Amino acid sequence: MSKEIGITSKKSEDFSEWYTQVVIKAQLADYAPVKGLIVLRPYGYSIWEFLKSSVDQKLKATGHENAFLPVLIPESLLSREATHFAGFTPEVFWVTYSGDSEIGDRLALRPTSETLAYSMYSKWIKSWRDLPLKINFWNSALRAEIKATKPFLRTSEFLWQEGHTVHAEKEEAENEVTSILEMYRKTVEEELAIPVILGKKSDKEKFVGAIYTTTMESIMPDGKALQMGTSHFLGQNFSKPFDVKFLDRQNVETFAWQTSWGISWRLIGALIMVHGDDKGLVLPPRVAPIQAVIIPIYSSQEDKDSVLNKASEIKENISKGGIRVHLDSRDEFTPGYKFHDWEMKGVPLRIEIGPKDLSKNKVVLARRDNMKKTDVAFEVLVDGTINALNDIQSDLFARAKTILSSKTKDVTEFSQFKKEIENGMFVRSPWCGSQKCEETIKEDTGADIRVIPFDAKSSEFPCIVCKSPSKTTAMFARGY
RNA sequence: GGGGACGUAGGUCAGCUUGGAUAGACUGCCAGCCUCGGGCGCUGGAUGUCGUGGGUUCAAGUCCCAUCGUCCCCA
Repeated sequence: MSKEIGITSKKSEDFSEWYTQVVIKAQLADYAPVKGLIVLRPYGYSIWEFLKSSVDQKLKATGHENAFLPVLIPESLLSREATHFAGFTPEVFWVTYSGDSEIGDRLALRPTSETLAYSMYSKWIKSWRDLPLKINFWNSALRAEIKATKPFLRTSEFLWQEGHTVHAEKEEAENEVTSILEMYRKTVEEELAIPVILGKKSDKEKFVGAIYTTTMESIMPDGKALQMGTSHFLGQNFSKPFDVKFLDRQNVETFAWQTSWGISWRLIGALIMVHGDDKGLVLPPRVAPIQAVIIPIYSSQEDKDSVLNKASEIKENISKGGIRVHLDSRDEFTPGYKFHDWEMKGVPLRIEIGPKDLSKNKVVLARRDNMKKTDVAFEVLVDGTINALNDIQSDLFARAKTILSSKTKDVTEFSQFKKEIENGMFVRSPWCGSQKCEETIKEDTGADIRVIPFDAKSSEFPCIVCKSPSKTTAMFARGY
């Protein structure tokens, strides 16, 4: 028995080490030769593709188009909006040479594309008839992470989509911000089975250059909050410096209203953390590259022939039922080895078929999430598989929801607040709205405001820090 | 921002304290067997710029200096 090839750390004991092992050993990604960069392997990329296609379909259905922007942005352009530039400059990679000659206006490897996109938009938009303009970019962004890198969660380059829209009316732009966030929520909850909390960021935490930022947040099992996607209302903060303006119906030159929004492969990190266990990855069926794996069991040559025959037949049937199924016919591994292997990779369903099953016209169906095994007759196998996958998807979501609510605490006393943050809780507390109190909390506890939920009500209790009347309730946690 | 650890086979690491001849283990990999229902067993095989550069020494994986890189923890 060789444990080395499996996950050797426990999720509950050494979370960080456990996480890294799952990423590497389930073959989602590998470390690149440059610090802070990872290589996405086919299995990991495949998960990204499911996520991508789900978002992509929804974007296209709502009138968004895809396009592509170059990776290099001249400094003169990046610095045009001062707040934005100041916020990003510490983590920008600069290209300063082309060949042997130094570049005068040095080039940034895009940390985000607002500036580049809007300099183009200003050329493309002339009339109210050109609006709304709704373009999405699937690309990568680069932000230098010097310390504390972690696959998918903190890397110096990451895959994402960034949407940039332009509207004639303020209200229309704000509706866009909201409906994109709602689309994100739907995707994350329905596909990844991760429950999220929607709301606004505080002014301190909002996107640099935005009027406000809406966000979806969740808390991870190690007690750190993860920002899972953001949708920003930019107002006219960018349209003015970038000259994104149009002639309206009254022939008046008007600055446009803008939004930008994005999700990244961070969501894969969340997926691993939320659903994974000591055996490795646990994938929700909707994003699992392989939804069911068939493991044939045999010893003698006759058994092998008959089992593999039936297994192929089953594979075909299930596949026709719209399920992504794989038959593991590798001869060099024992069934036990394969069980562990596919469990580590998080395949939601395993179908075992051996001589004993053949004689009874059934298979053994084993669920990855709860390890339960059931016998299923050949005739009902397709439906049985589909039902099991649906059950797994909803059970995973239900369990994650329970965990989220058990990690959410309402607190009105600062001493209690500190304790709960220390325990890795998502703490909901009254807040006066001042940045000073926010900073005090950050200094004293390491926590910041993750989200001010949309449904937050002003509390009867005073601000958790300064004891002056509270304006709202906010959710605090230490973050990734 | 502060701290800690590490770099030796594809992977995980031992060897370094106290320098010594051909650098090891497990795992993985390759070939062949095996009645393969939870990492089964057996036989044989291939695999190393000991991170890099310099120094000390008769002799350096081991000691010294420099350098590059990686991982982890804490605010």
